[in-house]
Amino acid sequence: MTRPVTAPEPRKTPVQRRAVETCAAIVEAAARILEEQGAEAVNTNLIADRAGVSVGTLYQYYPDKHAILVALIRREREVLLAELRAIPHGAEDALREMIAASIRHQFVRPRLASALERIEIGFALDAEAAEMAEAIAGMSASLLARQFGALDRTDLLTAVLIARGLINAAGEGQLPEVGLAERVRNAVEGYLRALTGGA
Amino acid sequence: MTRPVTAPEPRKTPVQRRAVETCAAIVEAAARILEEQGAEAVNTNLIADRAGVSVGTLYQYYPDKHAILVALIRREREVLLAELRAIPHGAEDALREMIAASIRHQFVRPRLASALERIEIGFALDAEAAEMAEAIAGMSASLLARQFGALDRTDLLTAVLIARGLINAAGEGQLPEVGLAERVRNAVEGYLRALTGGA
DNA sequence: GTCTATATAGAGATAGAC
DNA sequence: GTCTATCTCTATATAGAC
Repeated sequence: MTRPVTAPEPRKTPVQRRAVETCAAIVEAAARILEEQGAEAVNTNLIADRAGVSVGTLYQYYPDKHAILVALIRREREVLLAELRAIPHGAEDALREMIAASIRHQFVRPRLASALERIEIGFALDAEAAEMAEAIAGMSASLLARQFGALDRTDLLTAVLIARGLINAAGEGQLPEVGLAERVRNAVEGYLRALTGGA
Repeated sequence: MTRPVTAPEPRKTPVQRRAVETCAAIVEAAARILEEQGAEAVNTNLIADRAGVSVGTLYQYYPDKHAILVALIRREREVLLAELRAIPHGAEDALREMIAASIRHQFVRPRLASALERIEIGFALDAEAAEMAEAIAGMSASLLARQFGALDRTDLLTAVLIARGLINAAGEGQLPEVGLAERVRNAVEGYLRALTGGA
């Protein structure tokens, strides 16, 4: 199920500006293929082509396809994580802001977000990417905890899963984007209130 | 993204008992590979091998790999649909039974259920399979409607998505199976109550 | 440092023997 | 009706030229 762990880092850590751009172009090409044609269409030849480089060059920077996708996952997570970190931790309505940030992130490139979500499952992430996933979940949970008081770990996780599930479904067109934030909020608050016996 | 629509029916509709068994063996082999090695490992040579037939024979009954997976999806859906249909439509606590049936179904072969869920997305189903998906969603929604009164279509769908999402997450080991039914129930009821202004 | 060309391997699918 | 052998295609990854 899980693939052998290869070093997913760029082979050369690109220091020169030109090289950094090349790496970025490669990752972005992968992103575009993913959102335009789906996961099955992603292959190294096509990535190189769309990135405007040759396969040879691509393999100078990434040891294999997997590494490129991990880099992409990391790139996307970084954005969301930064947005979540920007939410004042003691904010009055942190939940609302958290939901808003997640929705915003999802809808910038909904097909990409959905595709990555699916890809990630059963995918060996490198240490750094895994850490970021952890950070995002932990951040969400701690924001929730602050607003709703001491809650069981699993209950917090459940709330996060509910939110993520609905936002993702919306990103895939299963739910309307209109009213989504309120819908998610209702779902999360509804669950947490049901827990604390809100008959 | 979506693949060209091929006829996913068995080439020969198998009438003889032996042929029916062969078809079943092929589909079951695909199921096992899926749960043991993941979607990427599924290929027709391996399926044939595990089914104890040759590729040639496999292609006698299915036009391509896609058709086998659709048959598998159909096989699994049929089971769930039958269970949902067995719930007395005016039952006192239809929601509880619906959740129980879904959880039971998920945990018979959790890895398989998860893998299929992921596969289905962006997968061209044949008419019959699509109908069954529709039937399952419709059935769930109508059971909910009966218990919670007239609700917006989208709200019903949201409730179904919440339930499915949590059950799936549990199937993937993200949530404990213990207490899952109550957790799902809380989530669904919490959302629906939040809607109707449960402060 | 980037390209072209290609070796290698694996998967899908078929032909033709039995 | 089933098998073996194989054709073809596509993808990964590398070698070697420039």
